[in-house]
Amino acid sequence: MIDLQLLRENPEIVRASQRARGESEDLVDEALAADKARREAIGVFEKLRAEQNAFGKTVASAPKDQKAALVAQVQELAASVKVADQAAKDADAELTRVAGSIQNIIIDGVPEGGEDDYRVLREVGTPPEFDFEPLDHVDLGENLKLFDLQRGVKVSGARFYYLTGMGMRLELALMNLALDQALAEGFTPLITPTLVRPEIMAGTGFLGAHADEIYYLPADDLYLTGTSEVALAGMHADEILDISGGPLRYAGWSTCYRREAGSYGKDTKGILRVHQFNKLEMFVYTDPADAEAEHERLVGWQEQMLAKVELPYRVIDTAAGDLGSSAARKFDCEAWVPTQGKYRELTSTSNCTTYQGRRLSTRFRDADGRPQAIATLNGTLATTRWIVAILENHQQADGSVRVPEALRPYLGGIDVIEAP
RNA sequence: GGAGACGUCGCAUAGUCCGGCCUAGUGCACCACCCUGCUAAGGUGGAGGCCCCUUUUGGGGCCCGAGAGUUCGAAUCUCUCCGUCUCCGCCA
Repeated sequence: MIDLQLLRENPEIVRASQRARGESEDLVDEALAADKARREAIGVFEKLRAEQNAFGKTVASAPKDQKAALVAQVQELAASVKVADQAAKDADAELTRVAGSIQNIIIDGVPEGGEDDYRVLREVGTPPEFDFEPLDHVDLGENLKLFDLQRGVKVSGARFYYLTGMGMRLELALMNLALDQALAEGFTPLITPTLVRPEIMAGTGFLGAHADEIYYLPADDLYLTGTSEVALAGMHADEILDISGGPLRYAGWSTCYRREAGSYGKDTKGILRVHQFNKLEMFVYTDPADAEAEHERLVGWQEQMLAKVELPYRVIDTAAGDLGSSAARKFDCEAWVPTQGKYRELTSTSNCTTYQGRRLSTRFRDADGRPQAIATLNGTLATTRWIVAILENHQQADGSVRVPEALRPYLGGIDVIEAP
């Protein structure tokens, strides 16, 4: 939910944001009208209610024999209160619907446009040059018995897989490397629920345009989360947090489930795009004034991880049209994938400013002690997908894969992955 | 899965049977001030959240788990949902 005060006072800022995203500007005028209508409806209701309350006291203190007459007199008032109450509720629901469909206000400097209009902030490292024909991650993984794709399909269908042997250990090693880094930075580690209630899923902004991306269990009215961000954001719903001692930083580990609807034919091979994977996610609650600085810190931690696994990558500032509805700005770190000859997303970090805080009613007390919507940010620290880039970039002529030094302690000191 | 109990202003509780002096009382904790020669006791006052009107001051509405209903009027009665607890059963 955007800030309604901003909408009233500076609607042109909201319009500009919608325009940059390629979203409807008319929504802004609809929201303004709905806001006005709501306030008028509330005024009418409250005036009537005040009358009724006053009358109620008269009835209560009146002599018994006069009560019947008084009651008869106020019937009509009671009826109009009821009507006004309903009108106010309807107007409020309409405002929530319209204003709720306006996406977060983008931050100045975010490139306008769609998926291909990102800005490259920096490229780090050099793509490897091979004096042999490099294999793709599917061949490498199957040769080295790191995953079993056929049986994944047999048991669960397309885009499912077994991680086997060193593949399974590589994933745990990545997660633990990431976790140890997060712990060193003071994050609180968490394992989060992966099934959540509808209001939590809606509060995080995932039930909008991309609702068909989400697994839903009708028998229990629960959603399977595509990222621990959902449970981490919902964790403090309806709370006023004490961040006087600094931001609350969580590192949440969970399995993630995504339907990948509409991606038929895209990345069908291997484990690049799958229905189920693991992820260690950073999630921060902070003062909105500190959100942009925190966002830079999150990218910094992601880049540290990429450096530890020795991958060449670039950082992009995602264009407005490619942002989720909650994000005001998003940086992606994309690692080089040799056999594709391009960079592919390994991490993503979003600054959601106060958008989720307002939707989920998560607040903090400002310097004056008044509750204000808190800012939230999230960012990937490690996922299953990293295995793809690690295998391809560190493969050797004999078909083995060199293990980056930082990962070796998590793999019992092994420095090369070879066929078992 | 079966049976039952419960959900009140930070915490703990009263109020719910018999709807209206409940604009929810009390204790503890909290804040300010007073008194007090002192990490104590006592006194006075204050204090939450959401929203509407208002330049300030201030005025008003809503919040007793959530929602709906009955009623002139609901913390109190009815229904649905959510949650917690106890006992029984079943199960890794």
